[in-house]
Amino acid sequence: MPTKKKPQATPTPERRRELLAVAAEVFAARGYNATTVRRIADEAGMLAGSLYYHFDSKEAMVDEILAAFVDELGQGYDTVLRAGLGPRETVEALVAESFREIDRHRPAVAIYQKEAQHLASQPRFAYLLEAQAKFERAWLGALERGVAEKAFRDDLDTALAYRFVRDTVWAAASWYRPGGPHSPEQITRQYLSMVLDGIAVRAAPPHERL
Amino acid sequence: MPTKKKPQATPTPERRRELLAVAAEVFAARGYNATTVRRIADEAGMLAGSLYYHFDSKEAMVDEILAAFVDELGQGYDTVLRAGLGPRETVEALVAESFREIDRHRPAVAIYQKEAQHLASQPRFAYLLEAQAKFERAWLGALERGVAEKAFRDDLDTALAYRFVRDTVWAAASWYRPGGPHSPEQITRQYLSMVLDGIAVRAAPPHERL
Amino acid sequence: MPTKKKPQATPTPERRRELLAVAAEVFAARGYNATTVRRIADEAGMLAGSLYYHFDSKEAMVDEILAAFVDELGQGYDTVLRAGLGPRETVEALVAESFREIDRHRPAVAIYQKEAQHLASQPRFAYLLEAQAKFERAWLGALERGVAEKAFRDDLDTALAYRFVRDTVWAAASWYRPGGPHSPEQITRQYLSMVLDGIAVRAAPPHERL
Amino acid sequence: MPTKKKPQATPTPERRRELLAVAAEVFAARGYNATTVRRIADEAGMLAGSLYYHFDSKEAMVDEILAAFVDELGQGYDTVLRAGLGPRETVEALVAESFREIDRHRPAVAIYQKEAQHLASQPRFAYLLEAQAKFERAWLGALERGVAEKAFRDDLDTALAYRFVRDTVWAAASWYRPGGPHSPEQITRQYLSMVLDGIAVRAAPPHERL
DNA sequence: AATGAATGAGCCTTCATTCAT
DNA sequence: GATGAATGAAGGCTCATTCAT
Repeated sequence: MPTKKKPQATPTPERRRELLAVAAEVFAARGYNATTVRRIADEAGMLAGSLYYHFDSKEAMVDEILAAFVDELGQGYDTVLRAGLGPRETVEALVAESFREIDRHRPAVAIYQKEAQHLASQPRFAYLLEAQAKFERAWLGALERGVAEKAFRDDLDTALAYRFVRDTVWAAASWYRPGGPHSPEQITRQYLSMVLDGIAVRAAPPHERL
Repeated sequence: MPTKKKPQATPTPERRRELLAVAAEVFAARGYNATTVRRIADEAGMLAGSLYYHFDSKEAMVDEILAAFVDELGQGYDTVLRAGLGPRETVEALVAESFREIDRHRPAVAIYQKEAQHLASQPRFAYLLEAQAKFERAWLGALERGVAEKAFRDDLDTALAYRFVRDTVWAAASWYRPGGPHSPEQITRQYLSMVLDGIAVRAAPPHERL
Repeated sequence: MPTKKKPQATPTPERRRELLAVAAEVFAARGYNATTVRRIADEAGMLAGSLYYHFDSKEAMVDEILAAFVDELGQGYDTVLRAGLGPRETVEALVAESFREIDRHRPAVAIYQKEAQHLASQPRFAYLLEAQAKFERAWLGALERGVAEKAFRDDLDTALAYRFVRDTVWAAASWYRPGGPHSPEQITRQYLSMVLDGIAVRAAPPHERL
Repeated sequence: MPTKKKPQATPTPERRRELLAVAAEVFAARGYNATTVRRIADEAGMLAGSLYYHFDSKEAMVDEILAAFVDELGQGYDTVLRAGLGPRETVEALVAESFREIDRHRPAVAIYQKEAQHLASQPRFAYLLEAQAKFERAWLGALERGVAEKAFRDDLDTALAYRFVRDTVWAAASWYRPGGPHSPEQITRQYLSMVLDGIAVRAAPPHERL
């Protein structure tokens, strides 16, 4: 066990991460606007002004939180899309990836869901719009391909279906508690069995699938 | 001091309703906290202070908006539940009622969805908690009865299903535009065909139903 | 004596002017940066926040103060230049006009002299640069014409002379007190007799002039 | 505890002088109040806190800068006054000494001119008042003696003349650039030819003098 | 000598609210 | 019913300063 780290003196990037975690939790719980910088500082055991040694502004904090989430999710989706799966499997993978993200970065997801819309109007958060478009393409593409390839019902309104799926998935960030009664995998399975078996063209009774 | 009966174009309760409509629209668009009393007044063509002739406080405004919505929805659900329908038909009717409510009182619904949680912690808004509990009983009851009566799959996690349904339905208030491409009935039909045919025990291919 | 004015209720533009006068006095005495909004409010008998009913920001206050001064001085100089005077008389008139301005708007002039330079770097105060350039043209033009027309010595470094004159004139705003021992006219006379009789080509002993 | 005599590239008093030079430059450019300790540190290539190893406070820095200037100038003036010159030559020598000081310690002079007034109200800077009084005595003495001895015009308002001279001379610190188009000697000559030939009693045309 | 991190006071500004008219 | 003006409590942020390492 090499003792390279001086005890007590937490290195800079480490501290930032800790503080961001605290901030994310508070933002998620009370909303961005309703969260005071003082509250974050309290929770972190310091004074409000001290936060400004680490971050430029309150805005910079959400920015960093959201950017990290959006990046990671974008990469997750990319990996799914590059896997060359069929439409049904793609949807399954996207759902699984999403719930996994919620499991690991719940506060960030909750913030994203609540605040993205009105933050996106500021130039600084323009990347949120790009991300939203990208996510939409991922889902919509899978749904439309599914219809074309007869994996999904041909009377499916894909635009509407996309919205329903998106809303349900992200809303889960509001009630999901890591270590609670449902694991991400369980949620994924239940969710897919609900949604997919309503979407999928099928011949046999649905509970023989999956 | 002259006649009291000056013929006024807008008698008091009328004006209140107008102002509340304006306020609801602004609250829905920008969020309760982010909405300034001045903004509402601007939109209504008056000065901020003048609003206090009509309402006790900003809080009183959301209160009135939310209470009206919650009352109306509660009555709608009651009507559905008293109709003595089967579980599947009950779910259908609850969904239809919900989307109808969104169609008629979109801003109120949007406010409810975004703000209910954190407002509910204040005593003044305790009725929101009761309402939430009531709505949950309505949905959960229908779902559980459906499982018991074999209308819905027996491996259904009703608690999870309830959350998914609730979230999707209310989230629609964020993107639904009255007079837009989808009528409430269309949305209801599509939504039910998605969700129900995934929930319902069925023997025949799903597109022969509904 | 017509009683159109309701007693007590000072009309809006009046109040602005009063408050600006107070602000100008404080800015001049302590410097723009060192002046707190609270101090201005104190001096005006109100709370800091109340100032924002009348003005957008502290910056907006100096802006209004400086813009008014710069406009008025610009017009004064224009009037002088349009009068078609000889170079010596032009210089005399510019000096007289400047000291008159100091007499009437001493705080504004003092602020201009102390703060113009660093405020001018902000886009909002770009007009200060234009004004400076305009004033320079007025003085430099008169000096150069004076040299060309042999009213001023031909070994005069006009660029240097301009700076000396400008600095002395405006610096007077720092020590001049209206109602003090020197009237603006006295100051003008003394100043001109000092500066001009050093600049002017002359044959007879200088104390026979002016 | 090892040897005290580590050969250091920059011994303490040297480093202080360097840092003070940096500080003076920044104070002169942006004003004392507007200058942050961090800015000085940046310019010096260190962190804000590190400055406190060398100096007690930001105030201590200006103090040291101003005290040095005031001392040096005081000595310069003393030397001039002890030389036993006539009033005109004394004025010439004071001007020359002043511009020389500006050439060598421009930032300090600029700070003195801009900040002395409001700093002087603090006990710590009381010596600035003494210095001002001393400088005034030097100039005023020379001017009055000149009037008495008929070297200067008898209608001269010496109090006013003193202010004009003082203001112009120090204001030069704002625009003078060492190594620029004008040498201190040139400026001195031009300035004296402007001012003196307006002040001096003379019989012959002024451009035959000096 | 210098760094990293934090403090605490104070600043500009916003905003819900009040109230005399 | 509405206006104009003001209040007072925060809120985000800056900055000189401190101190252990």
